[in-house]
Amino acid sequence: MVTKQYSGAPEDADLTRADSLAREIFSDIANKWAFLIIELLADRTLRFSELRNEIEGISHKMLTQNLRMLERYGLVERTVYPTVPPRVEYTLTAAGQALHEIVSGMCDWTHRYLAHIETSRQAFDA
Amino acid sequence: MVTKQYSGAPEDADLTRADSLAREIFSDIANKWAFLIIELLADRTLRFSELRNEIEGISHKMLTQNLRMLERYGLVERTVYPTVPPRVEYTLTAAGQALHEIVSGMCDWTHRYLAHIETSRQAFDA
DNA sequence: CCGTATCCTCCATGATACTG
DNA sequence: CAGTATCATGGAGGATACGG
Repeated sequence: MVTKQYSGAPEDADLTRADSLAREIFSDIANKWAFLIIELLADRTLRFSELRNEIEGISHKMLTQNLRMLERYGLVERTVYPTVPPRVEYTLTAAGQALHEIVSGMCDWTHRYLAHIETSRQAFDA
Repeated sequence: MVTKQYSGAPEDADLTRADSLAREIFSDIANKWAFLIIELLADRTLRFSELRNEIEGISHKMLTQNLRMLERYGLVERTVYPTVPPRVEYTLTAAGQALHEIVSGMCDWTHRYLAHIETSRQAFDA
């Protein structure tokens, strides 16, 4: 799917655009921070600072950047409460929840194959 | 799962290590090239140069690097045929095939929400 | 054909500071 | 508290060359 190359045939225009878009989406979302954010927001709505605290090792900048990207793609909804200090909450949209099914599957996969992977790595490194 | 922080309690040792490992695996594999490679190898065994040709935009170096990583994790099996010139084939292991189920689900997701995403992006950019 | 090593570039990312 | 902008840099990744 995502690897289709441009053929030049006019009737391919839509398919090619769709594939190019799919590839772009794929490239943006198949990223650890995005996955971690989605995994956390699946449980409950979280504030910016809560996300920041829960995701070990993420910088302010990366969190903002990924949240914007997810919001732009319509996977996350951002709500600003005009209080002082401001309160900003992030929650998953329906599309985001659907993606969470995938992410969740990947978490399961990771745990299921943890032992296999560890064994394999030790063998490889030897 | 992958976001658990170290609590310091001794009885958490294994869980903490498992989570740290899970997080590491997650970070390595949630990467566009790895996903694309797995998607392609799901169909059939491929040679290095075939992968190189099928994955638009990947460099020799990135392909090698990702194949090594996947091999190290036991997701891909590498077979060298000692001919001249050498022939090297890559195929998915059982663990790799299991992961492909996830990747495949993500491809489906992408196509299902393509329109939603495009609409959302246009709205956001305006 | 495939793999590794080297060099070099540049961009992603972190750190910092300022605003509302 | 949350967002944006700026600056500096390390390291990811590309290009290239050589070896098996």
